[in-house]
Amino acid sequence: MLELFFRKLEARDSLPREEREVLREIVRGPRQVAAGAEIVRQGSDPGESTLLLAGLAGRSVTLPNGTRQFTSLNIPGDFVDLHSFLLRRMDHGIVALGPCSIAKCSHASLREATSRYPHLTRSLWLDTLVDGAIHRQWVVSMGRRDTLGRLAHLACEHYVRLEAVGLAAAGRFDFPASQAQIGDVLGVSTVHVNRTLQELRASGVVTWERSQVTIHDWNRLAGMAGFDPGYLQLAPTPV
Amino acid sequence: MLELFFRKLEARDSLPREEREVLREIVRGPRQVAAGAEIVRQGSDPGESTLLLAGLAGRSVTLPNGTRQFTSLNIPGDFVDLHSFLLRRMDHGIVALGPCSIAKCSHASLREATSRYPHLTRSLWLDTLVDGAIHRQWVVSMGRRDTLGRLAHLACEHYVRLEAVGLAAAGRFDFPASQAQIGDVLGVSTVHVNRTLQELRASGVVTWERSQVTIHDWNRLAGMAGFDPGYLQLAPTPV
DNA sequence: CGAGGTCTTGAAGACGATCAACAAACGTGG
DNA sequence: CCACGTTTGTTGATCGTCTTCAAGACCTCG
Repeated sequence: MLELFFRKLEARDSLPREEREVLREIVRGPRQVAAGAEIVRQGSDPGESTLLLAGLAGRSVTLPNGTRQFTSLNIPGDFVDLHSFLLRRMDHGIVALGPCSIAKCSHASLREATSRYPHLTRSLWLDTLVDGAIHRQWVVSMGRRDTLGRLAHLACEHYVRLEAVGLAAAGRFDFPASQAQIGDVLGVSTVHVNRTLQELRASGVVTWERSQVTIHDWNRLAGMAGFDPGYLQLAPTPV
Repeated sequence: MLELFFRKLEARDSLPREEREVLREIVRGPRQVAAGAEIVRQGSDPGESTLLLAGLAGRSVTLPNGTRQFTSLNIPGDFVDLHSFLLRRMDHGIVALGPCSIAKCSHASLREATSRYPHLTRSLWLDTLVDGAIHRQWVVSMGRRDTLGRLAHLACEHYVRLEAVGLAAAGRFDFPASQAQIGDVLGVSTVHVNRTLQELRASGVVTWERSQVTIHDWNRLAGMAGFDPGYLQLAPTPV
């Protein structure tokens, strides 16, 4: 159940058998969640953290005026709200973009584990820091890239993350999000997503049909995006 | 030297004398930095983390095309690159917006401290999580608020953070950033910052002259921004 | 007193929003 | 398996926000 999560952590630093066992013991699941469901409610104080096992989810903020903005996407192997362990109140919701499979882990058990295993604590901390690095890249995208650049950057980031847990290869990956949802990711209207998607397809750099994305020319795509994968921290960085 | 940092942490959870002493022992400084200087270089692997004691600094990303985007601002009492302790390579630079005073703390000493003091570790972890929460709010701003809303949100956020460490009161605070720098914060051109600032002034909600900002009508400003301070986690949340 | 940065203003144009309508795909029940 | 309603994708036209370029005014500090 935790294989993808372990795989991601191990891309950065070895994960001793003992720490792995601790994690296995405190995680409960799996459980299925329907498409569109709110996995964790905005404003709640969940008392447990959720691990995404399968599917695509997003951190969603709904503004007073009704518009929505995703502040990041979660892929299988992500601890979607590990931060709620210390932050308590969710300043955003976690929404399942398609059908998802999840597992849970109580904050009490995390507290116990982090009190006894300093290295595990740092590994989990690092994982939340990478979330922060991803957020920073999104701020850069929203502030200084046009919609085509944002879309290209999103594709690059998503591909690299999926590949790291073995869910993408040969430039192909699944991206089960509607154009309306992509609009809430990029901070633009649905209509504009549609037009930008057409522009991206017309460039010949990618094929993007339904939820199937195929990258034909990685270098050009990364160039359009100004993408540099370093921030994803998928190379060894012992903590 | 660490008073402001302690004050911020204590707004969330008590900080035992022992943990406080540990921090005092491992922090070296202060040191002065000139306006405009890069406190931590983008792409570097610093080997130590920096605490901002006085002044205003920002996390800055420079894109291949030469444009710049700040992904957040740091105020006195902030550990500006605590994340570099685990992240190692800086995916962004830290730039002094005005003259600053800083102190440093080696990663080796942080590793030692986090191995021995689990509660301190969680306090530091929480502090980096709040950084993440701030980043999420910035993504929301960039994606779904117009420039006037972003500016209002920035003012609200900045005021609440400064007030928490005793550097702002009665709606007044110092914001020593040029309009060009504000543009790099909000992701808009300098010209547009100028016009939006005039619009904000004309609304009568704030006075904003040079670096002196005075908020006359908090409720209207917060309304324009859609500001909800919960994400700053300045209420007690024991870790 | 002069020089460089910062602020301000105007005009033209690009990018993206909004509104409206229709087409295509999907899921559900008959 | 088809009929139907719903969601998703596509297109056109118009409008508003923000960018860019250019120039002039204002500071501030040597």
